[in-house]
Amino acid sequence: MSTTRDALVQAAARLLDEGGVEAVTLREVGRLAGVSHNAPYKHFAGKEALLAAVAAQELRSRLPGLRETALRDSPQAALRTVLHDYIGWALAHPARFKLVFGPWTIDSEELGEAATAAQGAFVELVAAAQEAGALPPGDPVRVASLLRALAHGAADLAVAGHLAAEGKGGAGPQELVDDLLAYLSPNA
Amino acid sequence: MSTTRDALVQAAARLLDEGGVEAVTLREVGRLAGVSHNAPYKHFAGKEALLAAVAAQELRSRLPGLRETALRDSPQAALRTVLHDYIGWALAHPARFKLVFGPWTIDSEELGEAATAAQGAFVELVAAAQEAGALPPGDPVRVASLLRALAHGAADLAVAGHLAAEGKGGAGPQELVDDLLAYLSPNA
DNA sequence: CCAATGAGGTTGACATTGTCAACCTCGGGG
DNA sequence: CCCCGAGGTTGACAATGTCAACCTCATTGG
Repeated sequence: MSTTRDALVQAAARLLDEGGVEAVTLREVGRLAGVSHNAPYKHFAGKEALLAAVAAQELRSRLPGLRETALRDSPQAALRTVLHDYIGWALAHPARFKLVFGPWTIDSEELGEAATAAQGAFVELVAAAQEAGALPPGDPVRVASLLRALAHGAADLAVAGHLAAEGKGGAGPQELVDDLLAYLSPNA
Repeated sequence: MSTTRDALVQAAARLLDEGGVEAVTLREVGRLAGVSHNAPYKHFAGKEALLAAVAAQELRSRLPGLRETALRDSPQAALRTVLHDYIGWALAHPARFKLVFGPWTIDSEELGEAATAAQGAFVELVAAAQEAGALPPGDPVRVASLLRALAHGAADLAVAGHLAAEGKGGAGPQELVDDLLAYLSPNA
């Protein structure tokens, strides 16, 4: 039912990609969706609710890829791929990335659920990698938080342009992930 | 000279603290500064330039504390304190934190310089900690990036509410920093 | 000495935007 | 069969970013 709602979300996502979050205007969303301004209010409480729906959809859309990657390779290879994909996602779609972690004064049911699902899948992958001896032991939630925080921070700094400022270089976000995995590997 | 400019920046910072970036409106800034709307245009190219000035000031204001901490203690203790302070700053002033790493379509001279200065001081501290044997050897810029990325990611996730979602817990942002420092410590 | 000139400020106007209210419509259930 | 609510529309309003035109001195070059 109500394909209009989906059309609105899609239109908002498109505007988001093209011009950043500031380009997402309720009226333009309406125009793109072929309805008129104020139609969005029949499906969302306001602008922020629409953006939350976009963020939730984005997060949900990434979950299958995560699950699939986790099954395809060995746990340690999968872990590395997942973290690299996270950064690749942020670099390829900075606006979506920023939006997902944006300033929500509202907390959307939808968004929370999507985030929890992704988090859970990642923790399982980390636990598997621990099992395989590719990561140190300990509470998998905590180790997962560490890895995720690094990937997230590297991605955010890179998107914001605060990483590669040094002239010499070699410290791209993906390399930082590899560095951490190397430091954590109980082989040395 | 031109104390008006400073008054504008200060007013903007206050509005930022009180109501987030969306509460910073050029007209209200003018009102708070005791001038009328459009006065800001005599000092800044536009809203974004004003926000960039606020961000630059915020970044600059944190530099002395960083330098002082770096001298007060042993390198490893100083390093830990600096990273904890970074997270404490983000949690205490989320709006300022978000602003500094916000979506700058303009790049402000001011902001870039402040960021470079802070980065440089931190790299020196990391190098000192390496010298003291508290961190593994290697390009200090790269190791510094790793530490900074983790602290930044932990702080950003915490601010966005994507960290403590797990019911059990124990994985606060500051603990993640301690975890990483422990993993990196060449003692085990 | 004095005119001009530009920095800093003001008022007025304008388009855009988020949001509210009132109205329309029509398809399905009492 | 009637009604009523979901989904849609138009119209209005205040707030906001920005532009343009005007004002006002202090400074400074002639």
